[in-house]
Amino acid sequence: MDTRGVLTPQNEDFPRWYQDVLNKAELADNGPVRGTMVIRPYGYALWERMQAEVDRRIKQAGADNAYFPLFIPESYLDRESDHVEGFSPELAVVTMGGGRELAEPVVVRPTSETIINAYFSKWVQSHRDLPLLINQWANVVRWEMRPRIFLRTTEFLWQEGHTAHATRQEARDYAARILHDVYQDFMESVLAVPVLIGYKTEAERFPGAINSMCLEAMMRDGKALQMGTSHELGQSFAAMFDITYLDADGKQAHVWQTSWGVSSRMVGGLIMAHGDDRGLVVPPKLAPVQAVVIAVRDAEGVVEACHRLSGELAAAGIRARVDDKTGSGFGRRATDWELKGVPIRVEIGPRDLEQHQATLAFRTGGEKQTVNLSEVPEQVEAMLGRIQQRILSDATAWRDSRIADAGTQAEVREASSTGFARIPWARLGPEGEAALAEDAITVRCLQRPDGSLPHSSGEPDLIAVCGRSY
RNA sequence: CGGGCUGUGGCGCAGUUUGGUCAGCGCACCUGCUUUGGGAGCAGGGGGUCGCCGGUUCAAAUCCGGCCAGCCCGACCA
Repeated sequence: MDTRGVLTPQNEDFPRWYQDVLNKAELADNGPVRGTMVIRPYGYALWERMQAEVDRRIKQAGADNAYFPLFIPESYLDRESDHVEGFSPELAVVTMGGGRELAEPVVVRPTSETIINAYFSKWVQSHRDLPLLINQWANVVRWEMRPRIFLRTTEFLWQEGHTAHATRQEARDYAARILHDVYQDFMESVLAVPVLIGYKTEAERFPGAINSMCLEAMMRDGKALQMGTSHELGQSFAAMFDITYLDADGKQAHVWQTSWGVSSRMVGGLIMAHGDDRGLVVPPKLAPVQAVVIAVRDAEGVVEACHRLSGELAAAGIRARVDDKTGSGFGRRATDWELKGVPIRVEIGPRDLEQHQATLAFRTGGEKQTVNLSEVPEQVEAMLGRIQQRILSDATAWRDSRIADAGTQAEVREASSTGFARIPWARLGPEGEAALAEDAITVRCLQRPDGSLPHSSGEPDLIAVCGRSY
């Protein structure tokens, strides 16, 4: 009656474990069209929490939400050559509408640079209109060859920010600000996923960008997952879509732009960064349910006590929920909540009630402990804070133990079998990068030796962080 | 699109070599009773034109032909 066998162990078959978690924690199903997914209520609740936290930070960074159409004229994509080259193979194109062939096919957006910039050109006239800071939450479609739920699906959910600035410096600074203040802060303080930040190499750059910054996380199998990107687009879209303004000296100038996004892929990252053989581990700050109050058995007063306590937890600002489905055995329900990664279970049975106490059980670390009923809210609150910290520090220590310094390509290959390798970019170079690519090892990012974000990807003495990726 | 593999109740599979005795197992689901402090037990029950089309045969999940779909590895990717 232990929980072995509920999930395929990670070290036995990691992809299978991932699939098991998706099913058993009721996160998502495959959709009927290849590469699509049905996000189930609990999986969607995780996404909604991510959205709320990211959205708040985006607004603090000064960007406003707007919404642009799903359909884009095919000709828009053609305007930027790198961009069209990058996305053409994975476009979904609509040629019929209303039962008739369309005069011009429309594409389902794979990203919205083109249509948003078409409108930026109308909205930007003067330097007083700058900076223009727009974000949208949307679904996008990229016809992927090998889909995987949350990590790479044909349709996915994301936010995409698009901005226009007067100078290159201002655009670069804003892209970096989003990277740090929105994405890195969210991932580390809410998701408790430590990220490596840096620039993409030219080979890995976003189609149409002059520079791509990124955040890379390590999954429990040692592989990398790109959690988010922030791009400097330069002036190419401004030129193609004629986004010009009159500067203070009365001269026409093109704007400098950025775009940046994080997606429902982060749900997959969350699963694979923290999950263990008992299921998902959700850090308290993200958790849709931070504490579940479980009625152990339907004995006198137990269910009532659970609802009362849940109300007190909610009043203390804790996202709490009651499990009074005593028709199912206790073990079954405890395991189900564990699979869903709920940080704290507050168990109340007749024995507890007799003693005016509850039993606290923790998803990660620590023994069960009994707490006087009146002290449960403050205890839970304090523990949630500690759990949040420990999940991040554990993940960081674990990741760092799997990053090795390398001096040769052979050493990079060696280290990439279990984690990441760090090698001076000057030593590896684009030729070494291409050679590693044949073994599915890529440069995840270029960063300064101390791990900080360089001012550009051309800075000397950069370190290339290499690994296998999703 | 290249290479390998697989299609049998919701999920995972056995059965195909040697055609008949084959519509079967585990989990899940439904009903009842007993249970409930770490995935409960017993009893009963519902659900599948065996991917599709055609052929061979007295007889096809099983043999033959064609088609379709999916999975894994590669190129692509938030």
